Amino acid sequence: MTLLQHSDLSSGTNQLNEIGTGSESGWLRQGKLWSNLTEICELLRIPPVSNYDEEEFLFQHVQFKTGQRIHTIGQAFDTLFIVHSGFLKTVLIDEFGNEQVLSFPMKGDMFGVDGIHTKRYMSEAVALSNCDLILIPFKKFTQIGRSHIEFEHSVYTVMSRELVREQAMVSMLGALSAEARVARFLVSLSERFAEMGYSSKLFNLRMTRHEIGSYLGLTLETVSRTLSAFNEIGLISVDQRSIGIKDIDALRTLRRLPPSSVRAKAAIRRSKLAGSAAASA
Amino acid sequence: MTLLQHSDLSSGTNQLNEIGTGSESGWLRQGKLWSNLTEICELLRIPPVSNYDEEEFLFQHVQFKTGQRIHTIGQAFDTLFIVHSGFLKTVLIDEFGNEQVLSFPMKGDMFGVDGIHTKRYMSEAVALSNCDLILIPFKKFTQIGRSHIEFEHSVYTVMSRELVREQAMVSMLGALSAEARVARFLVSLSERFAEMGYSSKLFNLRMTRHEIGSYLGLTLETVSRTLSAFNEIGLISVDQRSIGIKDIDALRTLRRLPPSSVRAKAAIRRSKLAGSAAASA
DNA sequence: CGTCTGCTTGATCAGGGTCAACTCAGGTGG
DNA sequence: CCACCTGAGTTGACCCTGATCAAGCAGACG
Repeated sequence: MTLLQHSDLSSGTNQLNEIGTGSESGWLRQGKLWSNLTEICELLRIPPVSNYDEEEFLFQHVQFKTGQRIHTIGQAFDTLFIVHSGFLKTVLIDEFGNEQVLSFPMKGDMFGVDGIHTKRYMSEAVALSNCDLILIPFKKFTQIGRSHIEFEHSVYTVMSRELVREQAMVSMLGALSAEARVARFLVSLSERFAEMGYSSKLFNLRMTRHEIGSYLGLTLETVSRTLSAFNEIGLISVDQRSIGIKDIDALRTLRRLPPSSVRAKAAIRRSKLAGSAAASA
Repeated sequence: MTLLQHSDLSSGTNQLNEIGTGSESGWLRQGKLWSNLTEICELLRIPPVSNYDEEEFLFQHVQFKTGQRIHTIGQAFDTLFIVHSGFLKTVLIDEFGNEQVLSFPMKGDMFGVDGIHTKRYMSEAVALSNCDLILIPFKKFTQIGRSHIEFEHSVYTVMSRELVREQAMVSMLGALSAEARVARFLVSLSERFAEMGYSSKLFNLRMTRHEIGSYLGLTLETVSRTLSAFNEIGLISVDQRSIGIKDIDALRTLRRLPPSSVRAKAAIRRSKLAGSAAASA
């Protein structure tokens, strides 16, 4: 509760001291250092695993403070992470040291999955607030899947879910205007806060304009200007990191200003193709 | 070898007639209708599965002709697809009927993975040439993983690989200039052709400028102009769908025209962060 | 032979990037 | 307590990249 050093305690996260491992003393439960499989499933929003040994699968928690790195690019991969509380970002670093934000993991999100392929993390994860993370050794993860088929399926589901999210991201970056991107970003944040039990109408951004811009493929100035514009129109209220959602429906339906002709052509093309496909089938 | 009908036989695909299933007669091998697990692993570039029953895991091939849809958005999911030969595109359709190209699957690529999450395909796959696809019932896929641990790991690897690919895509769309995107697209095509045993120096595009543009978040005019520009500079030669790679290294290193200051600042910021992280660790 | 689709090229324009100045909040140190 | 510093955010002026609109061409096909 007391802020010890350089504090950036924006989140309501419990502030524990650092625990390298805690492994030297078996498994103790001071505070909340371990989670069982049921809690994991709940967090990940997947069906719970039935009849398993309570004590068999326990997963360690680790705390990170604002600004700390969870893993870096190239680091050997062996564990996945689930966010129990707090906010993070995952970033790619290009050859010039430029950051590209890929996601903003928060409660219930899993990250580190990109490490499976090459046995090395392909991205870097950084805490945007004090965080409580659950460590999932990848070996144990798959091992559970082997003995509990429902869980195995869930693992695939979680990975597929992540893939779909990225697809939506690509689609957004490829097709939407700056205003539409920012609008969608706010809507998705609002929805995620609602899922986590927070207010969907009033919340604090945990990331800078620069990070939002990087995530959305925009500059920080454009993000700032767009937020200001939304504010003036009355869609939201903005005061630094604090965002108030005034008209979520308007944000949700806000899109690129109609490039009319493209639509019509695409629609025609599609109906024709559908016809020919049906004919040849 | 003879061109029968409306030929778009740009690929070296064997031209078979349509087979609804062929299942009525057990498993026959006229031409090449079934693949065993070893062939699957080889295609997917994953380690082969040892000692399994040859006849136990056989996977059906299906042929599609240019323009045919393999699956559509919302269709019930139950099988994954592996490309044995031919070229395809996967697309998202927005609320106005606009297409957003997500990928161009070719030999050795798997698609349909986005269906796992919701039990419905989230994208649409269309054949850009005559194709020979291998059907992998998802149930059987996971079942193999259960009895052959190496294979299970490979499944995760393939999904993770796909995720990393999408991340790279997001990064590209978010940060690179039009020329850089087109250049990288050509490089990656060249490399994939090389992997498939074709020439990396001279190949035919299987997709339209419009599709390339959609994939790269550009208009077809910009794609066309950029290719012309590369042609004039002597990086490539272009004649409609035919592309000759002249200077792959130049294409590979081509990037956004230096926004100088950003780099420097980012570099400084990074080195500072690294320092403070080391101090607090 | 006419049509259609894909491709190229030109002219124009605007969305958003770039550069710059200024404000504000929080932390630091005298 | 105040001066100072730093990093985040806002806003304005300007300009460039790439989208839009338009015209023309070539190959495929009925």
